[in-house]
Amino acid sequence: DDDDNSPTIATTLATLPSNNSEETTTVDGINLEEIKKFAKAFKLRRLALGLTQTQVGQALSVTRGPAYSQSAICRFEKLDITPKSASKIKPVLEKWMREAELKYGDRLKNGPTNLQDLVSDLNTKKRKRRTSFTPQALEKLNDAFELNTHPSGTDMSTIAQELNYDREVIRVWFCNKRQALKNSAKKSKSNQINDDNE
Amino acid sequence: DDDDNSPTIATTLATLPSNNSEETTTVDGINLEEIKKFAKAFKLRRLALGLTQTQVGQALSVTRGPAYSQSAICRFEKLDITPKSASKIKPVLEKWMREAELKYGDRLKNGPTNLQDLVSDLNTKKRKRRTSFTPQALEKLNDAFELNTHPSGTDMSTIAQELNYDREVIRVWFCNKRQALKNSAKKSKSNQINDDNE
DNA sequence: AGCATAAATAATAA
DNA sequence: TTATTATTTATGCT
Repeated sequence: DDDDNSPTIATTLATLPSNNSEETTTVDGINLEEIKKFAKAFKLRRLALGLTQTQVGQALSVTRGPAYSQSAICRFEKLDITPKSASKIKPVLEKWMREAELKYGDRLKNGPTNLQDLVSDLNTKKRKRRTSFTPQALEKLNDAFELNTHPSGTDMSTIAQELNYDREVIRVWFCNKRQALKNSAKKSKSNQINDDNE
Repeated sequence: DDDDNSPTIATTLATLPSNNSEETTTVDGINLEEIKKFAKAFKLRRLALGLTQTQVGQALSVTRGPAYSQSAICRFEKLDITPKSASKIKPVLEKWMREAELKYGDRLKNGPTNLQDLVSDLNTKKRKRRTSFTPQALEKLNDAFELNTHPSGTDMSTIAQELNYDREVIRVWFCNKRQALKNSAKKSKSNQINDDNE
């Protein structure tokens, strides 16, 4: 029922004069300032509980109706979302926040460290141990990277099998490798500065 | 005087009975509970200000003494650090936190969104201090290490003076050298990657 | 004590 | 929403 081509809240608020102190900024009867304030409180509470956007998104389905994706939570926090969407999600998050406070409120004093058990129902995942690639494997990976920086899924499976590593590990290696390449490219640009002798 | 092979704070606290409610857990006169509490407060404040570990690490050099690496901040927050190291870093972070509160306290209400400008002055990159030993110095150091891996304070002062390096630098060199020795000793064991269950 | 980079998380593209 | 990139955190090594 809503095609909703309206601008995002962040955009709308950014175009306002900055001395728009307490005038309620409303769109379609939705108070943008209030949503902004809530979004900040929400994010702080999430962080205080030591939860990720993904975890909260999944947790929503437990306390209430729909689960939301990590992207949805991200966009809400950034207000990169239309007023209509925001006012639809907000009550869901509010409900979650109230329940989270009741449930874990006393634990907030102890902080997120030992909260893993509290969210174990949401996410039991432990951080994977850092992989050490053998020099031989690295050489092959680099060779493959030079041929193709974006191997297909099949390619990666082949490489993974060949080198006897997990496919996911190989995928991440290529991601990080592309990042590194991009960074070093950026860096060489800033090296043109120091051709003076020292 | 401290080669410091002590366990990390996190490890120490983890081995305690959980009903160790308010008994002060001290090691070498260092109150671990207090550090834990501070580490949490610090992290929350950092997040509330919307700063990364890297940014805070660099900011330290502005408000006070040494800059710390992102790794150092990370390890402090996780308490993946020995009590001695922690009690050395803590006052630096405390000072930063106090100043950050005074400086940006009123902005905390508005959240991290527009804080980039606030930290721009902090982001001026600080050079990394790194000692490089001359080959001659290294040779003498290695000779001394072979004679005695744990020279006394007086010995180290002598060596420092003789080689014209700071005493602290020499002390650290011996620490690192012992670590290297230890690591290379137990290295051969950890080279299999994929025989464990996953 | 910190670099290099793997892994995890947040942000953006599709 | 899912897929992917960009950014940040965590960790093996030294």
